[in-house]
Amino acid sequence: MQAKKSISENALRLFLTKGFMDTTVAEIMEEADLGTGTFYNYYDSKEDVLKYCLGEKINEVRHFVEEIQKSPLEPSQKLSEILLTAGKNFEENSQLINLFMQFRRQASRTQRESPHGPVFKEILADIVCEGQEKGVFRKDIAVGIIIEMFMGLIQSTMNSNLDIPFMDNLKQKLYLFLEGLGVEQ
Amino acid sequence: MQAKKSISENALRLFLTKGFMDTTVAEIMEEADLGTGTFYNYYDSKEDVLKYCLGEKINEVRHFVEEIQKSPLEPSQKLSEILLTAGKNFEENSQLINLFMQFRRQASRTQRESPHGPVFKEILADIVCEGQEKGVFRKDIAVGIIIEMFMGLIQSTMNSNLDIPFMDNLKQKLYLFLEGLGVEQ
Amino acid sequence: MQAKKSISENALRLFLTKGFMDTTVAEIMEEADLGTGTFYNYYDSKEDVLKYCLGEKINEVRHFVEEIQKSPLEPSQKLSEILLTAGKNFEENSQLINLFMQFRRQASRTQRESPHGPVFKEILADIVCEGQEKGVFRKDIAVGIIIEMFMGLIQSTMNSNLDIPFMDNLKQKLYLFLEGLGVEQ
Amino acid sequence: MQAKKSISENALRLFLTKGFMDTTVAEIMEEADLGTGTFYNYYDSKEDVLKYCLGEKINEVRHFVEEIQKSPLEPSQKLSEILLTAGKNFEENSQLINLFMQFRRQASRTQRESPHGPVFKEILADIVCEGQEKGVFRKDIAVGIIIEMFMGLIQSTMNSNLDIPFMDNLKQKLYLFLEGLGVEQ
DNA sequence: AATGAATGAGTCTTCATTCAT
DNA sequence: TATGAATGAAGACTCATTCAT
Repeated sequence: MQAKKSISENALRLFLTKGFMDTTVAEIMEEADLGTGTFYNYYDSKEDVLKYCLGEKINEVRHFVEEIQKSPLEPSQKLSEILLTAGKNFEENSQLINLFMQFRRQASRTQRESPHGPVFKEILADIVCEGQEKGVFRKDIAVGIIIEMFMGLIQSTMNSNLDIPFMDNLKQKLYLFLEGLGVEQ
Repeated sequence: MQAKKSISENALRLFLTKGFMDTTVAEIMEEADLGTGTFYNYYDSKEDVLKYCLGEKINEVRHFVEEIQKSPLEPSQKLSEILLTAGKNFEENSQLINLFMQFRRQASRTQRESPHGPVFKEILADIVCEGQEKGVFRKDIAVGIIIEMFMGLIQSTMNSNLDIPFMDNLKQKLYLFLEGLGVEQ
Repeated sequence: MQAKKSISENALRLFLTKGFMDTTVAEIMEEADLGTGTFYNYYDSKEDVLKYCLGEKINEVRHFVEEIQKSPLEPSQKLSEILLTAGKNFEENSQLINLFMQFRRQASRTQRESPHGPVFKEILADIVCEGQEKGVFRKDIAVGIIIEMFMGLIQSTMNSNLDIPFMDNLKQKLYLFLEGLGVEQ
Repeated sequence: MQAKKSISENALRLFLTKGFMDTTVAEIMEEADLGTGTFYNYYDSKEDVLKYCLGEKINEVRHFVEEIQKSPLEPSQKLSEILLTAGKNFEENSQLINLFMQFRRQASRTQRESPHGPVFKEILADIVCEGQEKGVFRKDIAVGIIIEMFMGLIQSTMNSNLDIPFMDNLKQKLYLFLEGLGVEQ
């Protein structure tokens, strides 16, 4: 449906710009050029549309990551590719992860399941395992740890105050990370 | 003043437990065993007390980091010491950084100064520079990048879903980080 | 029309179950397996369908009462028959009178005519008059009073909290009522 | 508190005039010459104030009934006194019982306790039992039934459409009722 | 005739902040 | 200085009703 899409897009844009709490349903619908009540024909609540938006974004990313995983690249190249592409996307809407974390924290007080996280991490785990089996990644660090650190790279870059361009910043961190991850020759 | 302290402490505790938006001034003063109106004798607004709390915490940490810096430890040992001690503190109130990030995002839309960050980072920068000058840290990565990555370690550990104990998780990441940071022999 | 009937039936059922205010037009049409908008092809408003439903029910009852009136029973037997049969019906959908009263109160603020009441009461009045003329009912009580009291029997039984079965409860009240109504020998 | 009283009084008046659902909190506070938000300093919700009002009224009535019970009157005189006095009060705010019934019905869908009813009925039960023991009331009808019928008298009178004055109406019903209730000599 | 998406007025409720005492 | 009652602006959500298809 056209309306549902328009609502979620405008909602996400406002959430990223002004934060979830500071965005009102009326505002979203104003932007979407629709009556306020129409919102509730498509979503159950303000939180519902947030969940939906994040789910959509997650799916996009997951799809991309799955493509990379299937490719014949080396594990470290896969990680680079994922990080840098993810970075390129996140540069565009760099508040997305913040929004996501904010939501996760919120949700963690009520529900006990983060609906998308696991699947996404499993793919990364595959890549890391592959690297360890091939003997190019060190085996003395738990896979989960490596993935968390990997994902932390984007986040810390997003929150950066430095004057270094986003992608340069990210590349340097990736380099440092892969250096540490690599098996000593 | 005794009251001011009690207010900020109770406020911080509630902010960490329930989030900033979900904590009401009345609730804070209830916990502090004071009348609601008394709040405004000590702070200008709800946001004001948040700023104050975070400033206090930052000062604690900064003081500790300065002590480390003055010590005769090796740079990498200094970083380890800082990270693990910081980690120990953050383990206790692990939402603090989240709260801080949340505030920074909020603030970044209104004010353009992050009042405490720089000072803290300068000390870390000193340590990293010291390491680079002594030839134990690699010089091909910008100091700012290294610091950001370093600080990202705590954050990613805080958000961890793994069953690994917090401090073990943090130690492994630190190890990986220092491996990458170290100069190849 | 099939649709009109289905709408009114489902509406009445929901009104009785959930109350008038707590039943939505959408809900009614959902139950009737019809589109929401279709409602307004058959009724002018939510209140309109209520008026219609109650009218239908009243007609059913009136028809039955007229049959009784024509029968060769004694006046007190007629009243018994009416009350117990009405009771049997009302046991099935015991909220109907409540709904009716609710509506009457509502309506009494806007319109000044209660469309069905009079006709129904006239028949009862005939029966009571017949009894008075035959010398079996006391004449020192106004006919209207007797009828109101008679009709109150069902209502008080409907709202009963006692563990006595509905029909037993009703019979005892009827007995007491007829005792009082009867002429002393 | 002056404010709490004023709110409940204005609320009750509006509930009786316009019905519970059709009265808004803003309207109540408008009448009470207070800010809308002030309502929630004294009551938890709109339903809360209704419950409170009804409780107050019930207490008034109960107190009066207890006084009658302690008096040296004959049982049938007690019943007369109660009914006629109650009637006089109810004539003033004759929608009160309707409001009460409405509330009871609403409540009965959520909670299973009617907080005031039982106590009130117990006193009536005492009077009826006293009458039965003294041999002036018939014993072949259950006490609960008698009470329900007794209480139905007011209700049916309240809903009366007749041109007979309220108190006259009530008196005649009471007379008829006591006739039926009396033991045949 | 049937539809169901769109609407927006209307409600309850929350809460930061003020101010008279 | 301490208080807490009063406030009113603001926001999420509901739903009877309309109307273009």
